[in-house]
Amino acid sequence: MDEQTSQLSGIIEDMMYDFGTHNMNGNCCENISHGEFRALRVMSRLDSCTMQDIAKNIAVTKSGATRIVSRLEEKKLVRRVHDQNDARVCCVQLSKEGKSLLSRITEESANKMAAVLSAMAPDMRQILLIGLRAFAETALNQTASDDGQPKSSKVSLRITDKKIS
Amino acid sequence: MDEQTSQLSGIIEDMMYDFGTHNMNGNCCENISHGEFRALRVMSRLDSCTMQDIAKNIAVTKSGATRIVSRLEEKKLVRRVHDQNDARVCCVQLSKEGKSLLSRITEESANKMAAVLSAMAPDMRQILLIGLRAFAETALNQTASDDGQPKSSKVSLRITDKKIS
DNA sequence: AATTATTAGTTGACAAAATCAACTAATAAT
DNA sequence: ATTATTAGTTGATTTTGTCAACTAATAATT
Repeated sequence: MDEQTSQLSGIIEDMMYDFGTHNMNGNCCENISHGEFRALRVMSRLDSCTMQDIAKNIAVTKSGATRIVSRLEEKKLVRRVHDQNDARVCCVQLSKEGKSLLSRITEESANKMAAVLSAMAPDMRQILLIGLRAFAETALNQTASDDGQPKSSKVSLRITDKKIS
Repeated sequence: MDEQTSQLSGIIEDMMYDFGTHNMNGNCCENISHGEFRALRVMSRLDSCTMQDIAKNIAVTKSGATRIVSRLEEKKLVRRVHDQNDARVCCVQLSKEGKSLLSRITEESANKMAAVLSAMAPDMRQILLIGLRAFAETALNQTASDDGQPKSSKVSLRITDKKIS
């Protein structure tokens, strides 16, 4: 890895730490647990989201996912919808309340980021935009050519209660 | 927020989701819990890290932090060191094993990112680097001018067991 | 200097969240 | 048709985190 690349990695990593929701500087209140929050975030990024998707993405067992979704459903933040094609699978969708809760929670870091961006010189912002678009596009091509994997995760891991291979 | 800025926000958010460790596509195994992982990450980013730092940054109570650190210490991943100046405070440091565990866990997404970067044209990478440096610098100035706040979090929140004001 | 208040961290008792193993129901394979 | 697999759920249990009360150290007040 050359110097340029490693500098870039470093900056990006810092940026993720400072603006990401991961470490949540105190957010995540409003009556949801950390696991529930992570599950909501997964749903907001997947067009269609099954129990297993949640389990995989937040690294809990599928029974864990069931329980998280049950709690979120009780709080009216999501709803279970049965899949048309396969009656076993259960699509979980954010409700209106769920969406607005999520945006309330992520609001602060989104604002912080917007503030930084608008403090930059427009030309520099344009440069950043060009660079990031190129990055995003390269990333997209790369995962696409990584053999038709669904979208992520070639990693085998404990998703299921009964270890998946 | 103008169009340019909102596009940038969108791209950055996607990037954080795809390359961040937050949602950990199945990582976080090797015998540590998700909370423990988050605590390790905080330590790796703070030069000096107290119990309260951990509590604040991962949004748990300070007793929660105590317990997480105790578990990590039993696993030999961190050690408690008493502060020289103030005997009450307890600095927590990553051990060698802790560092290597953490890098094992974050390895995959770091590699993924490095792969994308090296697949980009060098010129474009340079453009990205310039843009990101400008972004990082602006962010730094902004938080610096935000009044001499320690580094983050003006937000009041439940850090302590006995609600902090 | 002595007393009082505050702060950092810990602990016991308990609550919340996640796991494991066993289960149901639906689909796929033989 | 029968058997195997898959998606999700549930009961019993373990793990993780909270709350309130505590100790010990520092800071503030008189």
